[in-house]
Amino acid sequence: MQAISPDSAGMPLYRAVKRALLKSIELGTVAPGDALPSETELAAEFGVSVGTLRRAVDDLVAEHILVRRQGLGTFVATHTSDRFLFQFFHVERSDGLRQAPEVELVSFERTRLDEEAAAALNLKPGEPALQIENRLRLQGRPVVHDRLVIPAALFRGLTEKRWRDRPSTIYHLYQSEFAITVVRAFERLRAVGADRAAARVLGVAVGQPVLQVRRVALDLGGHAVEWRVSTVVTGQHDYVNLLSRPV
Amino acid sequence: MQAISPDSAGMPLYRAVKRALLKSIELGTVAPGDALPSETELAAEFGVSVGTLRRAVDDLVAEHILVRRQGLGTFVATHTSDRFLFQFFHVERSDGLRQAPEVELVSFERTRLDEEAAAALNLKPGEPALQIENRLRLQGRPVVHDRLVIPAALFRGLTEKRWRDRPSTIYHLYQSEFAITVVRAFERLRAVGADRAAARVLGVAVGQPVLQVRRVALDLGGHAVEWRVSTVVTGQHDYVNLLSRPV
DNA sequence: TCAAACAGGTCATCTATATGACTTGAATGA
DNA sequence: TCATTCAAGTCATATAGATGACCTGTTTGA
Repeated sequence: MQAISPDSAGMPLYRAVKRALLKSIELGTVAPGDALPSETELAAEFGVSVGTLRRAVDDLVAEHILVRRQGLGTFVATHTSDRFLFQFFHVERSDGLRQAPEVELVSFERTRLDEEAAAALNLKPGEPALQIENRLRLQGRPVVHDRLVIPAALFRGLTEKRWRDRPSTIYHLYQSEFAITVVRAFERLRAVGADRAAARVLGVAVGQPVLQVRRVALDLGGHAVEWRVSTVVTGQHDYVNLLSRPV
Repeated sequence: MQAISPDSAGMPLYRAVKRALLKSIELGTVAPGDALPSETELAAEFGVSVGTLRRAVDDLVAEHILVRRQGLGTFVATHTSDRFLFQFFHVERSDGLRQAPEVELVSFERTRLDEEAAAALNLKPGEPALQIENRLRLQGRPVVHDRLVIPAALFRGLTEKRWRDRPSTIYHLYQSEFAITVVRAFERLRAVGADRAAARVLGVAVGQPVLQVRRVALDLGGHAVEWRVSTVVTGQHDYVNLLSRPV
């Protein structure tokens, strides 16, 4: 476990502990799925009281980075559960039916970052990247077209086969195979007319109003690791959003 | 202050305390802007320790229902600050510039609930309601058209003049004049072609892709108090959304 | 063999207390 | 008069410890 960093002067102790925990997860000292040492042990390790440790852990649990299981322990969260899926997937049928999408790979190719993707990822245009297109079906109907751009440097050894053969979600693949845990994302939504590519993949007319979602996904350290442009057909489906803090 | 309700068996103490606090706010025992009694006093009043009281208050602060000011006290939140505005207003310029909109009233009329609004508000179609249309400008440019529907029963005595003369935001008016505090909202977004009304108000062509946001706003008790359909021109602006728990 | 009881470890909640930081308003002194 | 100091009240953070709920693996006993 990472020791409390010395440059935490003036910072509340629990924040320093939180940062140390985060660092340990980032560095892989504790891997996703692993249990942390017990609260008592951890508190002793950091030299703080259990209450202070809990305060730090509480924060990380609220951020979905740790998961508590009473009687069992505290674990580093994995991107397997539905809970995580729906943290990053906001499309559901207009009547409120929420289901996991069926994902089909449309294309997988090595490319270089264009201006837009580079800006989003804080990299230089022209850097090697992977561009992946997916079609997502809901209730059998094609609803979403995703175009993902990820820097090749972060995903060394990723092949189309490994991509196809992932057992779970995309973000779970990032996490389990490349030690990249997506914990946050920033989205900008706009209505546009369907372009030719999206229209073809989604089976709608060119120019038909569709929802365009541009997302930057961030890892534990706050680094941008994925740029994604989603096109959503909102005839029978909506993008849903809850405005509030969780209760 | 509301006493802890007796039907809180099995519930953690801090949740019961939280409910009691919420009830007090709902009933107006403490009004928005008011300071709560000090933590020590409150704890004594509820017969719990300060730690437990703090746990309850922490939750309500996270939900933006209470606001702490160190050295001053804990206050019932009001809908005045920018913080609240941007909890419920997600449109900003594409380059990231975030500003408060200038609001112009387009129409204010008494009407009756149609099917859709009635369903959203959990009321019967035909109930008396107010329908209000606003145009919102950002950087001088008309960007959003809002159509609000609110049940007349909840807003007795609301006139066009009182509406126009509000000093602050709409939700602040609800709160200060009608004791209705909006704390949550649920939105469904889709891309549509601009209809005639929106096109006229926003100065775009009929059929141009625009973002439609349908919102149900909920008060402290979780009752739907407003139905709103917003039309957003996303040429130079985006609807922004952060996917994560707060840090 | 197998189900039930048990023990030990974990998190969940709660209490009690202490110290520090921040804000306000009153007292002080030039 | 006016700026400064100071004290009191508030939340913010931290500690130490207690009890209960929950999960798991082991032991027990029929």
